[in-house]
Amino acid sequence: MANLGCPLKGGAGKRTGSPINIGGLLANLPLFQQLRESEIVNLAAAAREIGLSKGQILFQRGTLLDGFYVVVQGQVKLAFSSPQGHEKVVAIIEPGQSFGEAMMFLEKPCPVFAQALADTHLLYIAKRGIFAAIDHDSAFARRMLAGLSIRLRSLIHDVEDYSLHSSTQRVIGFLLHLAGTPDSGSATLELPTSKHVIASRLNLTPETLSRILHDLSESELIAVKGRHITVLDMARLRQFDDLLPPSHPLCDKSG
Amino acid sequence: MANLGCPLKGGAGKRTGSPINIGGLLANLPLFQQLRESEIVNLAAAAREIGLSKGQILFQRGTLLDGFYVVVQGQVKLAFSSPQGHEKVVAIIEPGQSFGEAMMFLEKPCPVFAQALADTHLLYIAKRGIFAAIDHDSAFARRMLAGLSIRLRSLIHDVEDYSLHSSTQRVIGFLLHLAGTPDSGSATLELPTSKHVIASRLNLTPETLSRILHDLSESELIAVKGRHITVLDMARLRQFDDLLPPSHPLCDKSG
DNA sequence: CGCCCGCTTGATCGTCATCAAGGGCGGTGG
DNA sequence: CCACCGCCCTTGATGACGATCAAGCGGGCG
Repeated sequence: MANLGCPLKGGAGKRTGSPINIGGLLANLPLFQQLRESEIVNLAAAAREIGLSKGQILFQRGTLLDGFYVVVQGQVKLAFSSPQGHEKVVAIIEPGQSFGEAMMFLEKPCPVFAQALADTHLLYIAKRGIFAAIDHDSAFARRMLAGLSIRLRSLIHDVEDYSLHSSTQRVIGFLLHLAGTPDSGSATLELPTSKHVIASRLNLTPETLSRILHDLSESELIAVKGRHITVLDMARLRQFDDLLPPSHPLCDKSG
Repeated sequence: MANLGCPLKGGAGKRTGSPINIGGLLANLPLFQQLRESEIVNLAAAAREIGLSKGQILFQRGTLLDGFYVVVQGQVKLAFSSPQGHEKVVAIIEPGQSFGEAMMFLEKPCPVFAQALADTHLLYIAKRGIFAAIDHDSAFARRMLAGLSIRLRSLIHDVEDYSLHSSTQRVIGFLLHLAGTPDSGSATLELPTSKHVIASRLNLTPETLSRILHDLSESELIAVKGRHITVLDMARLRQFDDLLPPSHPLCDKSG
């Protein structure tokens, strides 16, 4: 994976300024890290740059995707909205992450819409580029399969969360996730976006999230200061989680 | 896809009796329908037959899967269970459908357990067979990707359902799904398994499901007789669904 | 300075789970 | 053929969790 510093100034970027090095960006993404240079070049030829300003919609629900997206900078949310104008955030996509692959392969209308949560810089990679890479390199196909599998697993995790855990448990799980590795002691973290988006991601109203954070503070499990949260004792928070009553004790019995 | 009637009496079946034609079964599955005969033979070599009696556990949560499963006959449920012994059914797998691919590719512990809902007959296909097929045939890789994408879409649909729809709406959606194509008029259907499993699949308690079916009956939208349900008027049921209040109107606003 | 927006706090209400009995149907045995 | 039992499902009464409605607070920015 030698120097891709060459001025691969790819497709039709909408934006002024930096003729960004698409090949270089691609080569750094987890999915593409093991591709040969020539393959990166091909991929770059199928890619283009997209700039989005905060609040801008990338695509609506129902769109047919002929490629997928990688976030380079900024943040994108995927969500669906009910006819009544309410909405539910499914995922918050951070730099280095991608989305839309599944709907690209399926060639079915996308069930969610995508909106920039901040000024954002994306790569769009057309289907043909990916199909070519799959044809050339079966290891790439496997990595793509593994990538989709990861998504699937995380959606299953969400379903488990919504089904089996109370709102407080979901919030704690989210905090522990953001706090990452530290297994004990304290950890400081910053919420990746506004609280009402987080709330929706966790299937809560902003009011409920606020109350839960308040309660956790009162119990001296965390300290909240705006978007900055300190988990005072990772171990204690985890065990508090376990002690909580389950939310939806569905019926038991075997089939 | 000529005669695979040859006695491909595959791997170590646990069961007595019929040396079932694994190649023939594989060739009929959606995923494998376009493979060449020689490829089917290779796949069959990586496959074996598994018999399960009603209630038997196929694998527990946390298992590492080194292959995936195809239901030939019977029914399998995938579910997770909380420490308190409650459980939530994620999927009900019918003949011709497969499961476990994602966890096979990921090589991570499976987040759900699998249990037979009836006496069941499965094929197990080892990872090496699939990897070989991917290496030989990039079209197969694409089909595998499309297969995972379908799963992903249906999980997203579930998340939408749980987040945005009331319990009555979920039940109606389920009934409309089972009823299938008829866009208007009436349709009769049979629940694929016991009501308490259905309830769990829909994230309800059996009591709630019972009450909802009762109410829909009283409104003369459906008629229930044991596992047999008649949708009296597809169009009316659909529109009733639309008129219902949304369940969890989460907050709005854009980011 | 004052407005707007994101967040918090309080009061109330609805949906759905829980707990507790009561039917109905099929199977088994007398 | 009928009696008994178990299992699944239903029905009723109650309660809790979290949504809704409605103010109030604070901080950033024009």
